[in-house]
Amino acid sequence: MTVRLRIAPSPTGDPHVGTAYIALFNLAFARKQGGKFILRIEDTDRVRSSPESERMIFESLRWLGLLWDEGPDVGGPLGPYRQSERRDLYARHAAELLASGAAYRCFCSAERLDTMRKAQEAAKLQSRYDGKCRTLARAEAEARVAAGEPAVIRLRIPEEGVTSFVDMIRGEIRIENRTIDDQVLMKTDGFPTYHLANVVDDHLMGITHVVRAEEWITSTPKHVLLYAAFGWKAPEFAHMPLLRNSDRTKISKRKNPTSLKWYEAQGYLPEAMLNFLALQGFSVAPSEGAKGFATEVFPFSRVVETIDFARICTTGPVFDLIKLGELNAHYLRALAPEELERRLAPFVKPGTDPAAMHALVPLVKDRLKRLGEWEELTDFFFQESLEYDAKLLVPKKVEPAAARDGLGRFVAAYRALPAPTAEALDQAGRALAQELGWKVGDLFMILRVAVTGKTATPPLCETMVALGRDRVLPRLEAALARFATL
RNA sequence: GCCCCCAUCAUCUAGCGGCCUAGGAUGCAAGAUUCUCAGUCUUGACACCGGGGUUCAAAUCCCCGUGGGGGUACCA
Repeated sequence: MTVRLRIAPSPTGDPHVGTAYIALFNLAFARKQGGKFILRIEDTDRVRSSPESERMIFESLRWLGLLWDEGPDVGGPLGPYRQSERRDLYARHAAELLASGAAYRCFCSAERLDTMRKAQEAAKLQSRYDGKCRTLARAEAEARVAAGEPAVIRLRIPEEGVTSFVDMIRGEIRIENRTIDDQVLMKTDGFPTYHLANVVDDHLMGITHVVRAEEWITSTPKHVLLYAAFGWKAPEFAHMPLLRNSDRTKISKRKNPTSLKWYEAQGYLPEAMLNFLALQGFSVAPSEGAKGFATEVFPFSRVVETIDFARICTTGPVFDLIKLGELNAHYLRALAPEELERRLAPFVKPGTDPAAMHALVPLVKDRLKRLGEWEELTDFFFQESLEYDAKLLVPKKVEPAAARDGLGRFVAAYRALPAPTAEALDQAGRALAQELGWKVGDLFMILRVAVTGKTATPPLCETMVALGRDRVLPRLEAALARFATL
């Protein structure tokens, strides 16, 4: 039997980093086993679901290269793959449960349930449906429904006993039936809840392994009971640890960026993102001879080769933006310059001269943590006039007049250079520094500030070459003029 | 409150009874290289939550605490 796994995001809000995290492991396992990976949209929440959100999920998963074999947009033999288009299926299956007595209609109002819960809480009891409608005669219930009274359908959980399942990551998990609520399966709006839709779809779509987040552990017994009520074989389960904020609470957008769109916009590379996500809760043995950071750098294919749920960690990993940033920088540095130019394209101002980019890329490559940093790293190159504090033109222990003189003499030397290559500039600079009795760094810092307006830049001489004499000279002259203000 | 899950450096992790005076990575600190920044290289500090068992032997197994997290919806 070929394995079938799925990612089943809810199209509410921005595409979530947790969706990518779970999708990653589902896909990896499906690929390892030579099975299928399915994308199913769980849009049963009519209030919060939106087509816009669904579209962004597609985009973000594609951006990461987490491609699905079957899904709402690509089709497949067991569709439709959007729950809102499968309503008749849920209705039919709910009716089946009603007929067998595994489920029952409940007419309790939201207000009553609310009071009930408050009372339970006050009495320090567990919060759980009290079963008022559990014993309603079926004929009476049907009559009330026929009369137009709104009702939900609830799953009838056994009063006694224990429901257990084996989690591939954690082992056996047992929960006493009396602590499980009579879950609502069908809402009054005629839509199923997650629990019903999820079980019906997973079964109908032939899902063999359910790999989802840890937050679902508590409701898994309900699902197990549902499979049993239908007479279906339950899939294997694996509950991945929850991604955490730095305070160890479940990752949330208030405390940590969660939108995949944000990561894309910041200029994190999809491959770095995937690598980082794979490191959250999982580890891969370093490849032969790997040293340093390389021991943790690996492509998705390595995850496919080595994925094993027994080796997934049980502790929730803190989503560490610093480590992600370092990993991203590592991937950025490893990119061929031409490739980096391609990746940079969306982050460069429209109309940017390709030749300028070509000249600049090698200079900033090792200094980029995110593609989005391109702008601030290279803005000096594209600016007409530089803004900086003129004091920066004067090194410590050097008099302003002396600094000005040094700069002036460099300008003369620069003008006289037949071919201002990086080497020639370097030599000229060093020769001048020696003449002046200065540290090379002092002279170079004056020039650096004059040419870029910054104190931290790519190597000076290369930068001047990239800029060209026609643009460097005016900047040096402008700097000279600024000494008047000191 | 009730139910469930979890617990190794700041962070991600290796470890699945002896190979552990606990290994790696990121960050941090120091040094080297160096025109600044970055990169690269070297070095350093930093952890088995606590208490009981089991065993010749426990980071590893069991129990109890404690701590953290999740769930507790006609959200998913």
